[in-house]
Amino acid sequence: MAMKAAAIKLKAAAAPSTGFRALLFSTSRFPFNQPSPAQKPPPAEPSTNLFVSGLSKRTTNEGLRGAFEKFGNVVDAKVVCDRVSGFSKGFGFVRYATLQEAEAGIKGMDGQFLDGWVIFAEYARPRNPSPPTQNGASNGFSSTNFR
DNA sequence: GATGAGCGT
Repeated sequence: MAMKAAAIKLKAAAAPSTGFRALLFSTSRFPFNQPSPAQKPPPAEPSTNLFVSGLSKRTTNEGLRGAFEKFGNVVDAKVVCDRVSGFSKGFGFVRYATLQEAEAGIKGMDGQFLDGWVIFAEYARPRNPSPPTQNGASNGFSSTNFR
């Protein structure tokens, strides 16, 4: 009947008078500080191996090495590329001869430009050793032990 | 591949 319509009208008429609503929101604090202890810690322990991200997809191993060689003796420099497409994944690794050089490399190259991109250099995490045929056999057997 | 966070065939 007409009562329904009246109720709706009443509800619509109960518009918030300016002031109260803003007060409620102003007192509410956003969860800016997460109580979770699993915050990602600053990445890296010192190592001669460096992880370089933010690379341009045109940057190659030589470009990477050339940029980091100015701060130390680069033993190895590699841009990680997709195995099938061959395109760069946009990050790579640089290995220095000493930790001092690695430190100098980070301080010298982190936040710098390379091929038009800002790159980030940090210590690389230890990697899973899974290169096959490291000692001839990775399954415990070897041809010298097998008859 | 269109400027995109990440830890390596």
